[in-house]
Formats: sequence, structure tokens, C-alpha cells
Amino acid sequence: MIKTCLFTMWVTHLLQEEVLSASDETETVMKGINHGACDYLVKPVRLEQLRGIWTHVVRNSKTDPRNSIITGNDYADQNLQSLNGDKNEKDGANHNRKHSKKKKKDVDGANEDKENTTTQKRQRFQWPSELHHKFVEAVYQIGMDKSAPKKILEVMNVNGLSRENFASHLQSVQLMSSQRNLGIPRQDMEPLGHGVNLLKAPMLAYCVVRFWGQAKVFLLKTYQMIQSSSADLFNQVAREAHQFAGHCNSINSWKAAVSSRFPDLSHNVGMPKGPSQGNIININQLSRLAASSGHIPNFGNVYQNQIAGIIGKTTPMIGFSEQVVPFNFGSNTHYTTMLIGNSDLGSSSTRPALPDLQIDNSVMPNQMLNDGGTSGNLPEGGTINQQPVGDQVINNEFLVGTSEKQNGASGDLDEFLADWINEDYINNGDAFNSGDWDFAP
DNA sequence: GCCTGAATAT
DNA sequence: AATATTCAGG
Repeated sequence: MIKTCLFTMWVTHLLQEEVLSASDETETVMKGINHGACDYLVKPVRLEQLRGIWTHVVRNSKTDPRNSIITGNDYADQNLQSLNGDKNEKDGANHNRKHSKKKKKDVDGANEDKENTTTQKRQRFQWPSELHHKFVEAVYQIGMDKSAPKKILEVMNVNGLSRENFASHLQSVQLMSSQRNLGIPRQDMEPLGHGVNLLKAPMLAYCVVRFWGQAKVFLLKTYQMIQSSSADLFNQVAREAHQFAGHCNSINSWKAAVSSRFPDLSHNVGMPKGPSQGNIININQLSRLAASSGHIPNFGNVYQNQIAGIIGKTTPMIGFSEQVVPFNFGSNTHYTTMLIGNSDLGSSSTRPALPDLQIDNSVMPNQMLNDGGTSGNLPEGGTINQQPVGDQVINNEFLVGTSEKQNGASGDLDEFLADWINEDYINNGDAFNSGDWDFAP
């Protein structure tokens, strides 16, 4: 049975890769080799030559996955099987040619290679994407710092691959990521440069700003940044983000504003996280798309200009800027339902206490209190606590009733949030594509 | 003696 | 470019 297999294989080898020819000329030999032949036998073929090939085939077949039984998770075998079939033939030919040099030696001295079975090169293994995915997951699971070949091997629990396979793959992945300033590639992650990645799934935070008799709710898309390398830079960014979070805290009204539709998005808003989760911090989004490419989120034509106006004036922060969407639901009931724990907001028609906005030159308050560029720049580094600076903002039509129009119909917050939060995906990730992030020191 | 990762080879 | 192998050092 096994012999039959081997024989078949040998025949295959012979038919596919050996060239039999009566011609001895170098040119013909080269031609044959160049077309993928792994050896060149001159007729009449002598028995020893065939025997040489045969022994080679037998020896190879012990490691050749083409002879293996494929088990459920035996990726090595599966992989190499598929390797045979498809476009990797070229590589295969190469590979065989390499072997052919040895094989030629073998033919000459078939005895001597029987001893050398330990020196056998293992079959070239190509990582199928599925397995690579598993690999990446394992690395994340273990933690990027702690992931070592052996550990990955254990976690992945895959038959037929050696530690070297994992070491090698880990190495190439690491090399790749260092060259491209990427972490281990993740589809939901966007490189920001210098080893900092942006987790593309947005979260929401909101900021409530109270002015004379009114409260404004600013929605803020929040993204996670994940460090893959470049610790210094990351720390720097984290520090600044932390400072920014300090600003937010000083007005004490940034919250995770998560609609019932996104219950799992309510964590991680606004603050740096410890390294235990792989160095994740959160950043705030992002108007650079408007500034750099003119692209702004598709909120609907009615508001695009105004939004662009505001966004365009945004001052960059931490090398990127944020996109705060002023959001007024038009009636108190709307936003009070949203603002859990802030039931007093907007309840008074008389002038309430002014918001205690401690404002530096942070982009956020500029954006929030700016009416879109026609007037009213904030006092430099000012603490706003006396004047109704926000009047223009408050009375800006743009800020009023946007929820209904933005999503076209319902005025349902969930709908709006759904649209907004999914925008990056709807827009095919365009929001992150222009690549002008600049984290350079 | 094992494991790792850098260097090197293929 | 991707994978394998080697090797010095922990």
C-alpha cells in the first residue's frame, strides 16, 4: 500500500521533474533545468541512476507532507498539500532544483546520503492565512512581550509545526511590523506611524457644556490607540492624552455616552490604560480628515458646511485633532434621557450657574465654543467663567435639532449613534486613510 | 541543556 | 519576501 503510494510519487517525480533525453548537450540540459526539471538523465538511463532517485524519493517521503494523512488541525500538511496545487508551483520547482543539486550528488554516491538523514532540510512551510490569523491571535492572547515561539506553539496547539516554524514566523512578523511601523497586523487596526496603532472601532463619549439656560451635548468619537513599539513616543502621547483627559475632567462632564445599542462600548473612554492590556490608550477623534483632505463625515448636506467650518478651525492636539460634534437634541427631554446622572441639566429657563470651564488652549473648548469661524475666538488660555461666550454657539442653527436631520428621519439617538459610530466602516475606513499622522518627535 | 532572538542562508 | 537554519548568549 505504502509502496504503491511511493511508487506513484516516484513516477510523478519522474514524469514531472526529470527530463529524459538522448541529447547530452549543455544547452539542452540547461533548458530542461530552467523549465523546472530537477535532474537530467541521459539515455539510456542506468539502473543506478533510478535507484538513486528512488532512494531519494523514499527518504524524502518520510518528511514529505504529500504522503501524510491530514488531521483536523494539521496545518502543516494541509498547507503543503495546497501548496502543491496552486501557484506555488514555481517555488516548488525552485525548491526541487535546490534539492536536485544534492540529488545529483546522491545519484553519484547513493550510499553516503543514507547517513545524513538528520541534516535533512525541512519542507518549506507557507503560512496559510487562517493559521497566520490563529498565530496573531495567540500572540495577542499571550501578550506581545511574552510571546515566545514555544509558548505560541503551545497555545496554538497545532500539529506538525516545530518551534522553529514559530520562531521563524514570529521573526518575520516582527520584522515586518518594525519595517512598516505596524503592530502585528490587525484588520481593525490602523497604523498611525511610529509603532502606534489606532483601533478603528469607535466608542462614544460626550461632553456636556452648560451655558446660559442651555446645555449642549458634544459627542465625541473616541478611539483606542495601541502601542506596538516605540515606547517613548507612546508614552509621550499617553502623557498628553492624559493631560487632555485632565481638561475634560476639569469640566467634569466627559462621559461615556453609549446608546443602548452599544452596551459594550461604555468602557475605556478617555483615560490611559495600563500596560497590562497591551498599552492601550484612548484618543479622541479626529478632524484631520476634514483639514487634510476635505473629507468630512457624511452627516448630510445641510450641515456639512458648518461642520467643515468648525472642523477646519480645529487646532491639532497631540498631533491629531478631535472631531467633536455639537449635538443639541432640541428639547430637554431628549438629552436628559441621554445624560444619565445629569438630571439637572437644562432644567432651568433662568440663567444657571455658568459652566466652570477650565480652558487652556486645548482644541476641545475652542471647537466647542467656536461658532464656526465667523467670530468669537476664545481668550488665550482663558478660563471661561463670566461671560456668555456661548451665545453664538447656543443660537447657532447648526447646533439645533441636528439629531433628526442627521440621520434623515427618526431623531432616534440610537439611530444617529449607529450611523455615526459606523461611519468609518460605511466610508470604508476612509477616515483613517490619508495617512498624515505625524507622531514624529 | 534548553530557549531565545539575531544573523545569516536559501 | 518569506521561511529555514545557525549560532551566540541568557
